[in-house]
Amino acid sequence: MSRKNQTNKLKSRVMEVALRHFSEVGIERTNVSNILTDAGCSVGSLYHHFGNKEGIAEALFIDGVDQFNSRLLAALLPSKTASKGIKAIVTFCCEWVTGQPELAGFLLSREVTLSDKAKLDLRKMDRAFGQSIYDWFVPHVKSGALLELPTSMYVPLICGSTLEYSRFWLSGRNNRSPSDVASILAQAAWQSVKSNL
Amino acid sequence: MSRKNQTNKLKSRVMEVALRHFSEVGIERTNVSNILTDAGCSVGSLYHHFGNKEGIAEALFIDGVDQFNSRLLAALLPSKTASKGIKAIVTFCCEWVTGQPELAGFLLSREVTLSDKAKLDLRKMDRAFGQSIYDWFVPHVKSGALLELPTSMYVPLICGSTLEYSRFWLSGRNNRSPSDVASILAQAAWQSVKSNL
DNA sequence: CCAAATACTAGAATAATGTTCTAATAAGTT
DNA sequence: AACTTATTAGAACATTATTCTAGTATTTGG
Repeated sequence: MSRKNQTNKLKSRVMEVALRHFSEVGIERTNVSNILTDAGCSVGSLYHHFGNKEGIAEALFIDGVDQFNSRLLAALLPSKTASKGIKAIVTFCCEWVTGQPELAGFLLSREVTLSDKAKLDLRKMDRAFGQSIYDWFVPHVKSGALLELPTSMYVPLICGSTLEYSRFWLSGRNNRSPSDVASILAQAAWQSVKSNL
Repeated sequence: MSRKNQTNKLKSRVMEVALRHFSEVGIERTNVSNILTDAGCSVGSLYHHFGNKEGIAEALFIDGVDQFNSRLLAALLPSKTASKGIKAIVTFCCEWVTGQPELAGFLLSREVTLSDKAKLDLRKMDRAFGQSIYDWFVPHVKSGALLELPTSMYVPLICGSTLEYSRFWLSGRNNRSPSDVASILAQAAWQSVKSNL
């Protein structure tokens, strides 16, 4: 096997193991040595590839956001009406959280403190993503189907309830998954941003 | 001054200093020694009073939740109509977050990992609080003014958008405070839980 | 194909820092 | 006043993330 493949396998093994630990006990309380033994990785390799413990979390975070963003777009963009689009967003979020609770919990926990470099990378990703989203929204706002609001409010209004419910479910205090209540959340989101003309 | 007063002053000085540090760099990255020097406290005293670093965070968290709960009730209970009540909740949240961003950010960050004892204390508080809230809601659901939903969904639907917007504002990526957009958030929350009969 | 540079692995040594421990002091109590 | 308890103090300790030095494999450029 080539060096590059070996390396990639090691890195993804480390990330996989780390995610499991992070989502169980949080970043602070997982020790590097456990990751090392579970992933069969040496101290030197880990610090060579990730810099430090936060570096692993950072990589996981960026990967997760990237995956989430692209899948969300795939769910949203085909929607032709405002109502269908909003509901597609909410439904997608519910299924994504329900389908990969570990990763979702990790992203929603906001435990990660990003380095400046990672912040830049993320900002770049977010800009591209935001632009695609924006392009989908504009016509529906112009047509009067959606309320005209400060740009920064669409995400909280559409996704806030779903994310809050997801956090609640992920914390284990409830056994009805986001998928189970997706239609309620989707309907509520739609009610809150649809125009009432 | 009495011993008891001295002690209370020390404890609240520690908590005040700790909150400042926690909200600046997070719990993990604030070192105990900084808290000690800034609060003028010895190692022994700190560990005597709080057990460990998480103990400080725990105390802050419980105090914060307690304060939030009681003030929210004071804002909600006088409201006579469903619409006014829902909007009172949202408006209160906005003002509370805007008025004490440090504490709000700390509570919303969910960084704190609670001990079993603290979990019990919180659960007890939450039950009493939840009961009061429940008593306010029931008549409005029965009268048909509010949607009938799974109990665990009211909080996410009513507060989710506001909390999500608050996190966004607290992260510094926006200068319009929750108070500034409270009326939009309140209206949206109302739309999402009002009955459409 | 050889040489030089680069990427990667390894684990012992180090440094940073949260926490424990023992002793001393002050306050409250009988 | 004697005794008990709560609190303070900071040196010693233990844990654990990270650095460092050295060695090995792979790629690249002449």
